[in-house]
Amino acid sequence: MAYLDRTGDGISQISVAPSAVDQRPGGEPGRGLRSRSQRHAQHSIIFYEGDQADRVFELDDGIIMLYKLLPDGRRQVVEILNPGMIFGIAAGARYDCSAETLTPVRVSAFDRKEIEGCNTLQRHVSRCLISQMEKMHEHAMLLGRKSAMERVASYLMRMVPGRGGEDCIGPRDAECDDHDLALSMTRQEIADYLGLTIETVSRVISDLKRRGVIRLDRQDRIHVNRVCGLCKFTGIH
Amino acid sequence: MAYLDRTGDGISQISVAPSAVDQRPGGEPGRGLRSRSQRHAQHSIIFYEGDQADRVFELDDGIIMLYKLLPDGRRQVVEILNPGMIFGIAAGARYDCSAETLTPVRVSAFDRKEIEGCNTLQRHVSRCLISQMEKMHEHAMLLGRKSAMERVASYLMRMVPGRGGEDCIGPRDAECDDHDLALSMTRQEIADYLGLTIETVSRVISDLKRRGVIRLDRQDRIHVNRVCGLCKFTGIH
DNA sequence: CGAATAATTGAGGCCTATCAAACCGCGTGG
DNA sequence: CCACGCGGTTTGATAGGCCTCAATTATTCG
Repeated sequence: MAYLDRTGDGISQISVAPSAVDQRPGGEPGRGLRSRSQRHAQHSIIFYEGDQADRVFELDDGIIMLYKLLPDGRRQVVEILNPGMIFGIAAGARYDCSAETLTPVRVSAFDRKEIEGCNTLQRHVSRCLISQMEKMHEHAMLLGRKSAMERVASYLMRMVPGRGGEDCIGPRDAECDDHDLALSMTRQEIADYLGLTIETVSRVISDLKRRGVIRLDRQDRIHVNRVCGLCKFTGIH
Repeated sequence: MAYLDRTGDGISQISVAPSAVDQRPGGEPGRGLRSRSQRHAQHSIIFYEGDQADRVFELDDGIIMLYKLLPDGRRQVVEILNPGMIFGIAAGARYDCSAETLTPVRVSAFDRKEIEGCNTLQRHVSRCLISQMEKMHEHAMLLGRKSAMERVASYLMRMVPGRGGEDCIGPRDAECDDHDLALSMTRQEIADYLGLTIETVSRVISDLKRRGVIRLDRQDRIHVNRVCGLCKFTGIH
């Protein structure tokens, strides 16, 4: 678990510089605000924990993870962000975590000062933060109280749209309750998100495979044979 | 760990009804908004997970914990709130966690709809959420990656003002680096906050006592003999 | 003072981490 | 075409940290 090399690989460093930057006066949520649209390659770092937090980002397309590091290299992925979410908002002068792309992404970068002066955007930020806060609560429950099996099952269920929540009404088709999903995270990243080791994540996935709940088409493509069967393992029921 | 009885004890039920309610037209953060000032006794529940989320609260005085339950009774305390913090803001129609007082408290209750229409308050909500989100990130790191000893040490350090953070400059007096703190949480509550069991929390505290890092004046009053010595155990250094 | 509640301590077991090795997919180049 | 190497994944053996269950001690409060 050596994630300490901030300058180790050239690839990340290159992709830190956004590949496409165009000033644009408008935009959907930041109407009337200048925002720079940026593109970043997969596995590139947008900012590091401790960097000067002078910009706020909105994820337009792709997936991003936020993570924190301990001095000895232990890593915790604190958030997985989907399009529409805001990130890079800091309470103090510096970012409290690093942001790394899991896929190629498009983001809109806003000037921090401008955001603070815009009511429209403030409201948007609030809405995002509230939703993200609830996800964090859910994740704290996962990290603090769930078993390895429950964590992995919860993680997979998160990627089945409209299922596993409060309002889940079960499979719409009693016979066919399957779903196909793309992970877009390595085992190590999943482990660091779920507070486990890579070996444990792998073992749990193998176990689910053995039980016939899932099938692996590729390492990063999982086919859930029975969504309800998977949901049974989340600890929610 | 049976926390499932929502109607079990009469005491909580009685104290759900605030003991003092006064309509007031003004207030500090909610200028121009009606807010009800409420008082709640220690160990009373302000709202339950799943309740209709039609009100937003600001903690004026005292300490409150937010927690979530799993169907089998497992509990995770997701936040500990100090005065000035906002709580009860939901993304959907219902609260995602329960709010229980750890001490006698004073809170201001706002109508949810009113908050959404007020820019001043929106900004205040944003600021609070950002700060709370950073705390959640820190807590996710604790829950996912820290040992029992590191969790308890981090928990205790959190209550030593101005120490243990990025900007900690060490003890101001080289000789005398002690601090006195009040827990205001039972061992069970601490355990549910740190993702541990009550026995483990107790054992770690005994261990710190044996090492001479802390001293227990009472069960809920801890005297830290050497703050820097305690900080060594947090995993941050 | 004694009952009730909370905290501590002990013994044992389980779940997950750790260490190590084998495996797999995939691009490279002989 | 296939050996080769590389990164990521899987599997195995073992150990250890924390949980569980149980008993004891301390604290609170009528």
